[in-house]
Amino acid sequence: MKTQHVTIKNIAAELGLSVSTVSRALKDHPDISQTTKQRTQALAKQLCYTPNPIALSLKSQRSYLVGVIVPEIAHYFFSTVIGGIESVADACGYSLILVQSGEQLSREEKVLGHIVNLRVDGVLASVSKETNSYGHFQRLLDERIPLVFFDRVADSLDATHVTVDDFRGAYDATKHLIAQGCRSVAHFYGPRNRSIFRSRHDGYRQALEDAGLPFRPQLVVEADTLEKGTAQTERLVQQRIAFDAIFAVNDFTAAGAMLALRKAKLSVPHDVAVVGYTDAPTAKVLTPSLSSVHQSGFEMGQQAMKALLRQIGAEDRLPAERIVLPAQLVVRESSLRDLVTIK
Amino acid sequence: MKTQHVTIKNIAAELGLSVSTVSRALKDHPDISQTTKQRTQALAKQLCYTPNPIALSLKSQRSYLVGVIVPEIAHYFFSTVIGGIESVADACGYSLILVQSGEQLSREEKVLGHIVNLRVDGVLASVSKETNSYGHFQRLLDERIPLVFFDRVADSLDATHVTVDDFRGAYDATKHLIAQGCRSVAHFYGPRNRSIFRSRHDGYRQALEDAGLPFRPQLVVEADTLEKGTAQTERLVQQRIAFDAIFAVNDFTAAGAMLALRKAKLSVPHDVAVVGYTDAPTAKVLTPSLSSVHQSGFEMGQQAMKALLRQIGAEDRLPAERIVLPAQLVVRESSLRDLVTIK
DNA sequence: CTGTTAGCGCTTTCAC
DNA sequence: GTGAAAGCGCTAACAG
Repeated sequence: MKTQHVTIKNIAAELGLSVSTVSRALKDHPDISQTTKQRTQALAKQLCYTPNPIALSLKSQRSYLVGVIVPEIAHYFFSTVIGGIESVADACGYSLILVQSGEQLSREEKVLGHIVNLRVDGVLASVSKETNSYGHFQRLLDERIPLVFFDRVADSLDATHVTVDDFRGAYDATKHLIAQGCRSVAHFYGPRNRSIFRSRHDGYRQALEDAGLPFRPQLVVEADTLEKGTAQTERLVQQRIAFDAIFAVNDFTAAGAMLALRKAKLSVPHDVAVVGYTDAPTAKVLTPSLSSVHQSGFEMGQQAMKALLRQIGAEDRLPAERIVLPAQLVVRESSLRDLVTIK
Repeated sequence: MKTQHVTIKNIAAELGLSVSTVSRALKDHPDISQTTKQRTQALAKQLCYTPNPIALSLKSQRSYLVGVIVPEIAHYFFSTVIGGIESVADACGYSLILVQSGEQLSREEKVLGHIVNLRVDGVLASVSKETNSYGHFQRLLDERIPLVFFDRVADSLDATHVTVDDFRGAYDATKHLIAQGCRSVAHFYGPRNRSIFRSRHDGYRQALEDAGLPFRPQLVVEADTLEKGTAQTERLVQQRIAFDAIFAVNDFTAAGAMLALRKAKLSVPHDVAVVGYTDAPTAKVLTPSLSSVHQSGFEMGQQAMKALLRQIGAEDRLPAERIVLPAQLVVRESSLRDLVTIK
């Protein structure tokens, strides 16, 4: 089915004017007489005329489209970031083309190529867990296509990054667990090729060090999903590796760990205190409710889109920015041993 | 910053050919000589030429863009639907323009106008809770812009709808609760102006009737968020309205109810059995784990996009379709009183 | 004050 | 087998 939209030409014909006169009348050009303007604008409104953005794009060499690439939309954090991006895009006349990499490098390369071919004015990207080569992103830099990374950034690239202060978030979480009396804090981490996960690991380690606690490699395990959180916790328990706290890279990993702890008849927070990361809505409804490091996805999205607009608007290539947002530990039942203070 | 893409003109100049010859050579037109084709295609590949979709759109009067409007991206169910939409869109050369209504009619009208102005080839929509007038959607129908609703449909419009069998899902959930021995099943429902919520209500009521149980209006309460789930449960308890089960319109409402039940020292499922709707990942990690009616968002997205493509491809307006996907009750601990069977 | 013309990138008759 | 020209919708330099 093809839809017939009203064009400037229709209006010109109707009014016995030339298209250029109509074009100018519609944008209040000073040359045009009041009467012509009024007649034109009235008819345009009556016919519900809206300029064809495709024609505009061809002319202006700008699509007013930005490509957004995320690992998975169905992650609470990413969807809040998209909300933030949309809020400023919308306010500035931009629309979002959304694609997912599905955490796969091959798909990431493919969809990135796709949105570039679409002639988006810029790209906002959060990298897949798997990604370890950056040629596909470097190409955008080479072609001077504005590019901003958020959350999962491409560490090695000279591009603008927006992240939360992962080191600090992890540091605070670990310090809090130690303050609750925990002496053997385990860390469940994500792929090391993502700097956000490395930063969280570093923050964890620094907090141990500052507290004079030993770093025990066997307490640092790879687990970044619900299932892995469960499996690794079961393994630690079975292997009788002593631990009295878990700091997990995300909330679902923490939730998975809590499932295993319950099965093993270990009480949270008394036997094992748990802190997650992200502060998804799920954190509030777990039993016990889950302490977590809150990240404002919405603000991250806004900052990323604003940074992108700066680049789009600039004449020349701007120096890369590093925007770091604060992380905020939210303490709930899962890590609070002094239960008296819980409402 | 403006990016310079390679055009057909660049290639023509380089090769000393006309643009029309290059155009034909690139698409293997039979008129063109083998040598010309090879030279052209080789250079195109070398220069990483890709046709400008904006020029193509202007010419073909097709944008290969579809607008997707959802109430909130940050809802697990909607994000899985988007995944399904993307999978078929991608396979068919379409890209998604994503917008959110934020559950507000005014914003829905605005963003819908926006994507229509963008000249999308079609629109996929899930309506806000607030929406009670449909003029903005009717306009698309009038202008013969392909339109498919999913999940939250516009009941009164003669448009294609994709839904899950909400009546059946609710019926099965309620029947299951009754089979577990519950005699006073409460229902927490969403806005009645959405047919999906009405269908769930009707399924609930039918199951009561079929079991010979009375319908008690005071057990049917409006609650469709975590907070309302908590508040309404507290109210029922305080007002000493007896109930031994809750069937909630979504998982977070169920989770909110469970929070209140725990505070009131009521055990789930023994004092009150609970079933949710959607089967979000959160259902699995609650304590007790939450029984829920599973809906396949991914498949819904695929079906909706396929239906839209049928409309886009059709010469004339197609009759409205009503596509209904099955709902599947997933029983977990929150509603299973015979705990022996739980692993 | 308004019209003519050219051009954004591409396809597609129509000529030669 | 290849090129010239027109046109998709719109803007803007250039004429009157």
